Amino acid sequence: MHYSKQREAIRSYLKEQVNHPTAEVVYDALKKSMPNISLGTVYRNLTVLSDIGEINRIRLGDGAEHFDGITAPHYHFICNKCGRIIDLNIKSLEHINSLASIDFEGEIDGHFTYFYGLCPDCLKK
Amino acid sequence: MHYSKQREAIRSYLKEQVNHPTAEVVYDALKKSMPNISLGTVYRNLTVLSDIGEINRIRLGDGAEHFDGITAPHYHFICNKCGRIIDLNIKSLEHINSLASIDFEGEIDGHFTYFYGLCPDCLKK
DNA sequence: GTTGATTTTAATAATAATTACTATTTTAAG
DNA sequence: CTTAAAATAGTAATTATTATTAAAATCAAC
Repeated sequence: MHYSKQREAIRSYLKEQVNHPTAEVVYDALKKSMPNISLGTVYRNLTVLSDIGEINRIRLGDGAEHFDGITAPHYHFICNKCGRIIDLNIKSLEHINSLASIDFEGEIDGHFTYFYGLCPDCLKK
Repeated sequence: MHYSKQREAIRSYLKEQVNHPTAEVVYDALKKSMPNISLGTVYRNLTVLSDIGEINRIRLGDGAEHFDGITAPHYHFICNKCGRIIDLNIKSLEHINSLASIDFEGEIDGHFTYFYGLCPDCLKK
C-alpha cells in the first residue's frame, strides 16, 4: 500500500479523537489544513483503515457510520439527549452469547451491544 | 387518527410475518393486492405504527430498517451468511446495564443488543 | 535523478434508503 | 349530504455512501 498524506492525516486525526466522528465530521475537520481533500477520499480511507484494523467502524443505526481510533474491543454508550458517544470501561460480556445459545439451533459467534441513557453532562443539568 | 385500508393492510401484514421485513419488502408484498399503494405511504405508516407501539423498528446497521410485528421486548439474531433475522427466546439481559454502570458517571437506561453467527439452516450446509 | 508502472487523489456522477411536497381522495362528524 | 381534517398516490428532494475517471503522487528499478 502506497503512503498518502491524506490517509495519514485521517488516521492520526482519528487517533487523537475521543469522540466518534462520522466521515463527514472527519472531512470537515481535515479541510481546515487540507482544503482540497475530497469526501470520497475520506470514505475510501476510513474503509481501508478499518479493513486493516487501524480503526474501528461503529454502526449505531442512527443513519450514519461512526469511526473510532481505539481498536481494542469495547462497548459504547450513546446519550439520548445530546447524542454523544462515550467509551465504556467494562469487561467483555461474552457470557451473554451462551445465554443466547440456549434454545437456539444455530451458532452464535458474537453480539453487538451499545448502552443508552443520559451522559454525565446531561445528567447534571 | 383516521382509518385507512392501507395502514390496516400494513399492520396486518406485519402481524402475520415471522421474518422482519424492510419497508421495500412490505411495499412489494402489498402491491399484489393493492397495486397502487405508494412506497411513501408504507414508510409513513410504518413510522406511525411504531410511534403508537403497534410494531417495532429494528436497526441492525445493515443499511435498511427492519420492522417487527411483535412488540414484546425480545432479542434478535442475524445470520452472517444469509442475512436472515430470527427472534431469540431468551430472558431479558437487564443485568448488563448494572455492569455497564460501574465506572460510568452517567445514567444507563437500557441497552440495544443483537447476536450474530450462523442460522440453523446455514449451519447444516 | 529519470522512467515507467501502480496507487491514490479530486471531482463528479451514480445509487440506495428515506423524507418532503402537493393535488386529489377518504374518512368521520354534524 | 356537506364539510373539515387526515390520508393517499405520485413525484421530487435529501442524505449517506459508493463508483468512475482523468490527473497527480508514490515507489522501485535503472
